[in-house]
Amino acid sequence: MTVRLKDETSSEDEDAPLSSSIQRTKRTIEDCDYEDDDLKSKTVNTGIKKEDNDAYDSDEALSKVAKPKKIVKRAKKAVSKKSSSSNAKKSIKRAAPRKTPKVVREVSVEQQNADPEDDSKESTEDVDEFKWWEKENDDESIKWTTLKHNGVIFPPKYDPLPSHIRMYYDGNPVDLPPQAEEVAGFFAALLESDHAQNPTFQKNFFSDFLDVLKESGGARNGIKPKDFKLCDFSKMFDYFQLQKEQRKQLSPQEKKKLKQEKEELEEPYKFCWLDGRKEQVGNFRIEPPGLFRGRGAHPKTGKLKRRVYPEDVVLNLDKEATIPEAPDGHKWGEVRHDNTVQWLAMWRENISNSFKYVRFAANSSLKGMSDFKKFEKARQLKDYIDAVRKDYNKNLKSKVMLERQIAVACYFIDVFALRAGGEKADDEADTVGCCSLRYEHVTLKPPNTVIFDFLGKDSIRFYQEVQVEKQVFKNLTLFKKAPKKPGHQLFDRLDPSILNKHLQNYMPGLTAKVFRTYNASKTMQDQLDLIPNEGTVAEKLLKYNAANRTVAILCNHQRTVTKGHAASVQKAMERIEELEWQKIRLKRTIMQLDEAEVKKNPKYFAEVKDLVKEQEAAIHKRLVEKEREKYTKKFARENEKRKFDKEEELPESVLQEWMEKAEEMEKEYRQELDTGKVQVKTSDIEKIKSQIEKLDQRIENCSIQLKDKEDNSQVALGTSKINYIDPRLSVVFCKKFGVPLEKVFTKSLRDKFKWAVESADENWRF
DNA sequence: ACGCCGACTTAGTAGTATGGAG
DNA sequence: CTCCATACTACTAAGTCGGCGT
Repeated sequence: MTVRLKDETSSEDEDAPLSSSIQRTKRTIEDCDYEDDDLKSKTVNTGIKKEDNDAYDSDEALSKVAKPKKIVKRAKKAVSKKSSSSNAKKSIKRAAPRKTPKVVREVSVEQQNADPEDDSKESTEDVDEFKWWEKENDDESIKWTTLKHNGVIFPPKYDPLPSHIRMYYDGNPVDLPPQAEEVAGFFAALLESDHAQNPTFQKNFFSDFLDVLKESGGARNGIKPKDFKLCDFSKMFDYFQLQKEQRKQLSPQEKKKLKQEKEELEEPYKFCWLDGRKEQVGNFRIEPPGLFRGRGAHPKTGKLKRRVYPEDVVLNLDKEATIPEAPDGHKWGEVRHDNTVQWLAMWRENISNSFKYVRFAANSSLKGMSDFKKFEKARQLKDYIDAVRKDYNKNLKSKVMLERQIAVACYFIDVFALRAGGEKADDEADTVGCCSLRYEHVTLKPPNTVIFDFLGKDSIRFYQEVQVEKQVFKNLTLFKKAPKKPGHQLFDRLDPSILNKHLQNYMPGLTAKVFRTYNASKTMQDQLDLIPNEGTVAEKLLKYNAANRTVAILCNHQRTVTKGHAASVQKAMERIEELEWQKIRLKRTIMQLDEAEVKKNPKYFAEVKDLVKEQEAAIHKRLVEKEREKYTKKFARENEKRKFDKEEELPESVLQEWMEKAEEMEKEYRQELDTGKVQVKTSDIEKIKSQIEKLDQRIENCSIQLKDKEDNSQVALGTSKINYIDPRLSVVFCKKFGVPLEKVFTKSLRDKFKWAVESADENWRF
């Protein structure tokens, strides 16, 4: 279980009861308000056209000369490329019928399986590897001409528990039919996680569990669970733990064998053939059933995510491709031949009724191409960003409400890297982005401080206290003016589609999310430019990570603090303290050996006085304690081993003997503390001095590491590295600074970014 | 004109592999 | 060599955005 330091659920106690209740019941309140409030017609969705009779328009600043859609036109570079490709797309769609009723299954899957088996390991290498980034690509809508694959892997059937493992209801074992037992097991497995404590999760799980129980004929011993609180899943939980334990206990050979078997089973599904080239498939495993783990306060969290059968799955491949055989007696839901999409299979999921896709892996050419395009588009923004900024600064004073809102929204997105923020439904977690910000998410503190406090994507809290332009502050005051109150939209005229349409006027394809990519990569470039080309690889790496961290903070990429974090920081601090102590001890030794040294360089010895007796005593105690612990553990471990080997165990006296060593150490320290004199081990002062130097170095290293650890504890660097920072920046950095690329990119990232590794030269800039 | 939905990117976390300190 | 913490991968939820149908 983990603890998030920045409490994003923003505990009830610090919120006024009013605002928190509004937060939770947002929709209802909104709906009611608008019912009888004359705000309704104006603020809700229909925004744009209602402009002229809006209460806000009568505000001093805004005349009624509203010209809704007249958005500044600029950079009409909207080339015709788009239209040609969209035509192509249409014709293709027509050519490729959406519904291809259950095509007759042809045989020989082996035909396709044949070659991957032998050459899979090295096939990604040299010879005629496809370097798409060196080719011209004209049509964006057609993703492939041929596509062959072997389908997907389904999770194993449910294996019922041994009959003595049961869930208990009100103290009695319940004899569940397998279908219901499986669902109970899903919950039991999570018993020690946060989910199991979450009332929504409990409620949703229990209601779905009862449904399944009913469908499957009820408990076979007649017990009818009615109250969640009387259910006891602990026996099931214990059993799962035991199984885990047993799996861990397997011998290395057995583990290896199991792994190999799995590998062999999965091999055919790992690759597919796109235009004749072998490419990796990403998620070829169909998601197993389980309890939906929605994030934040998701109303549906805990609901049963049902099992997916071949009948639910739609395959996508070319017309000539052999259709993979569906598992034992099953049939595919549908086989499609749609080359305008890049998915291999899909199914509909039962929680929010949306699609899940089986797609190419991150290192595939298609993914690589769109990644490349994404970064090129962001780079293109360089040429337009001045115009965009100039414009939104100007429009902060526009006479048209919509334009002002657009201006402020653009400012937020550009400066604070907010997401677009689309509307969400009642049955999703209440999270917001720029356009969906509400009254209560923005607090204004004159003269120009703004406090953002809201839950963004994944219910990650966005909290920032910032200074904004005077005019932005003025506008926000206006946007929050009565009769607006908590629950109401801050930008009542705006939604992402309006905003994005506005942005496209500056640059084709420009949308809100491009700003995040642009600003992230731009920030990275700027930060990297500041790093001097000096020092060790480790030092440069540290600076690279610091730059990466700046970007992650900009994008508000957080992670939960790991459970051991506080302890590990504590440990690291103690370690440093001990090193300091050792150093001081050495300095004392010198002082004892030769008083003249002190006179020569009193500064060098000054720190000796910094160590107060209590502190020293504490360190001594810790060290002795550690020593004892070490021996106790060693003793226990040794005996464990001997027992296993059927050898004679060590007698208690051995432990006593060891303990005496610790005892001695303690005595020595005590004496040292009393007399202030150190037992001299060597009289070579030069040698001691070099030892001190080494200690200094270690202390320095440890301190840097500690700082890094603390700075990183709540920040996730990965997300920005994977999605926002143009990989060519990292490649160039490594080339220029002589840092091995694998220090910066893991194997999978090097694969994913192969296009960048091979195409960026030393002078490349974002 | 607009809301819905299909398809794609972006996101944090759980669980496993790995490698460095003791 | 073992153990523990960290690094990395796999997983899947949660966004964005364009296009389609009404």
